[in-house]
Amino acid sequence: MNKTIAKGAATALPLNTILDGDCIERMASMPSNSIDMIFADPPYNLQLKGQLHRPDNSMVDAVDDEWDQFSSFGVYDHFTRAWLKEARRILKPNGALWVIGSYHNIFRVGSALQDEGFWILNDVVWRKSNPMPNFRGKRYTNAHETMIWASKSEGAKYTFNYEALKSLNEGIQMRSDWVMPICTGHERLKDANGDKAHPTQKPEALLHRILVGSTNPGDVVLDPFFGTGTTGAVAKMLGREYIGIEREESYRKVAEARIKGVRKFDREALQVSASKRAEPRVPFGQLVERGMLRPGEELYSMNRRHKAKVRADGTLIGDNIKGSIHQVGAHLENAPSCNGWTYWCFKKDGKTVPIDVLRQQIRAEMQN
Amino acid sequence: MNKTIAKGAATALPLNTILDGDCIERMASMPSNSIDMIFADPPYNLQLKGQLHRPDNSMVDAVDDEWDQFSSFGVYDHFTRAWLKEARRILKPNGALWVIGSYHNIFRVGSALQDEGFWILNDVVWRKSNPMPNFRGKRYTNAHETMIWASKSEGAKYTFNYEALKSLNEGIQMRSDWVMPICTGHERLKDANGDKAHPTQKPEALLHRILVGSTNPGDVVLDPFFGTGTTGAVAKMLGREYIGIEREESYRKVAEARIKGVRKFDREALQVSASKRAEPRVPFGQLVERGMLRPGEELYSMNRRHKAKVRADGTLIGDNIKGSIHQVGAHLENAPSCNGWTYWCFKKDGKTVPIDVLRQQIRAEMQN
DNA sequence: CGGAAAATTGAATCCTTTT
DNA sequence: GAAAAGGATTCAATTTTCC
Repeated sequence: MNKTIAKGAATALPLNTILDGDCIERMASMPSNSIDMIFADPPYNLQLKGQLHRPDNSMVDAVDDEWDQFSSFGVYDHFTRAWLKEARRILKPNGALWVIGSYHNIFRVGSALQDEGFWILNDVVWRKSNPMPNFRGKRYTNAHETMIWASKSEGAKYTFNYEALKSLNEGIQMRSDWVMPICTGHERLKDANGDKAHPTQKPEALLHRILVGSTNPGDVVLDPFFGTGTTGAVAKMLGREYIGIEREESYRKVAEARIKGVRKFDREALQVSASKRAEPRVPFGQLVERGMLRPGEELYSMNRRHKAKVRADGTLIGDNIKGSIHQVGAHLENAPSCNGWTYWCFKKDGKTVPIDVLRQQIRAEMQN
Repeated sequence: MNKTIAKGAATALPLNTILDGDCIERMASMPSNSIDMIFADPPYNLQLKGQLHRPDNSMVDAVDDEWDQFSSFGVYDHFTRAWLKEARRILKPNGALWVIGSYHNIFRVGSALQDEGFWILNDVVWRKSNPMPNFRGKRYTNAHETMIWASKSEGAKYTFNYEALKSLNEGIQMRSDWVMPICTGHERLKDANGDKAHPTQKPEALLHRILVGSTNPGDVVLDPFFGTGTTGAVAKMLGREYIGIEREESYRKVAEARIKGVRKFDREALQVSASKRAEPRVPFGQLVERGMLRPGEELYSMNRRHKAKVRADGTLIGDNIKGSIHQVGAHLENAPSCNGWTYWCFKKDGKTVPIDVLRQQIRAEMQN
């Protein structure tokens, strides 16, 4: 019954559309536990005083739009808590939130989301390879922005495509600092006058990494501060469903046209390196049942220091110890745990071969 | 009159000593408006639960000290506001605060200091060149910590040695992200048993840059969480006065001995030799994230005999083979290894161009 | 003694399924 | 829901051991 309701609610979501209006109100009308991931790029509360000039006296086109003005931290905090509360409600239990901000607002946002019950998984730094210099030489070049990645609550599961991210980084575990250029050139959207269509357009590369790492194809991604639709554009490319909320009509129009021109990558390209954890479980006993290993046959530890005999029920027996391949390995190594599949080897034609090779054989057969 | 009082108060400060006890109480007994700079490395409130083992089954020596235990965010916030309030009071009107933290606590600290009236000047990211990996592959490598630099109030003056920092950075304006290794080797202080004397000793290079940038010789630097005295040691080298507060006797003793052995640099020694940086490694995945190559796009081998398709995670898929650009190249050529960068080409305007051209483009951007 | 290989270690909110 | 069992997982740098 629950399932039916949830499903009905989920199919009622306005997938792949850009909603008009205030994001708090719009989210309030969405069903609970229905969104896989939320990417939010809220107003930064920049509080820029006066105008900023470059050394050559040209003027810097700063973010001074009406939507970025908050009269005090209190007002900003109130707004922040309100949208975070709705965001958390509509997120699936195993969903996740990404927020981006600068030092002007990120500490408010981070505190607020912790207070609302989100559980921070990482903070990630976007290190800009081409930031705007500090023209007056009064501070450090503001060369980064901060993102927070959080699950709905402590202990919740979350999507993390570890292997895919590792592949993106040439085989090395992805770190919490990402080097990427700011959005310029052809990617930067212009309005009819040739001015930039949005003051803080985010690079698609940033969203690419976030979506590949934290969602799967078919997942629903919501962006409550849609702007000119970078989230939607990248979601479409990557075969994810998007929902945008944006109150400025001009931004919505630009986003609409932009996403229309985006093509989804073909299915094969969307396949991503899978984790071993996703592979089907093979009981060691199957190797014995199939005759790949025979009862009484001896296995040798990787380090050649120990051996044990295979028994008909798929357990091992060694010196003073009986049990699974993992238990016996852990006991012999005096370790808290042991992966028996990679620990034990058998002899074949005089060579020593890890038993994991046999597991892979079985898995390959299962594919067919 | 004011000036005389302030001066009198300043000379009464316990310069170049390490004070015993709780930092809030100790600061409470110091005169207002008397300190030039405060560097604070407060407890991070890590909230670690169980134990963590490396893949080789060795155990990670966690920070589980009593001083890092707080029963809730509320308790931590209360503590944070209390020390920040005293810190701000004793700071000179043109003084500044530096705080370091991780995602566990930095958002609490940042919000609190804004609420207390501090004015954030920058957040600065310490990017660790050799962080501890994420052993279970469940999150991003925690490869950075965050520092906040703040003046006593909005509009206050503050010390910023722009040119000195620019020199430290090979003539380029210093950015808000600093790459430095963690504190290991000879610099890492050991106790009588040969174990680390403090679980979270900070590298001297970090304090060096902070003190060169934010203080002048003769300035008074206070560290309310002194630990084993990195702040004091570097302050002494650089000809600044320090005051440390530390409640653990064992840390105080180590710090005392350490600082005793430090010699003040003579002027020439303060010149820092610049090191040339190696060519940065560019993961192939970045070309995909940045849209320079699109998932599904075909690459062609130099010899035109093979082709393969790009996937969204930066791997290639060819006939019966998936993997990195190097792995697929090596497999197709039946070679032990292959430099994918020079092996693969893509089509542009009908011409075949090596993908290495794209890598060079990225490197050029990074130089800026 | 020199060089190579092995061991050690770092502010970490670090698992999932079956019984 | 608790307890037991299966089994997946690491990068850079320094220090120690081995040959």
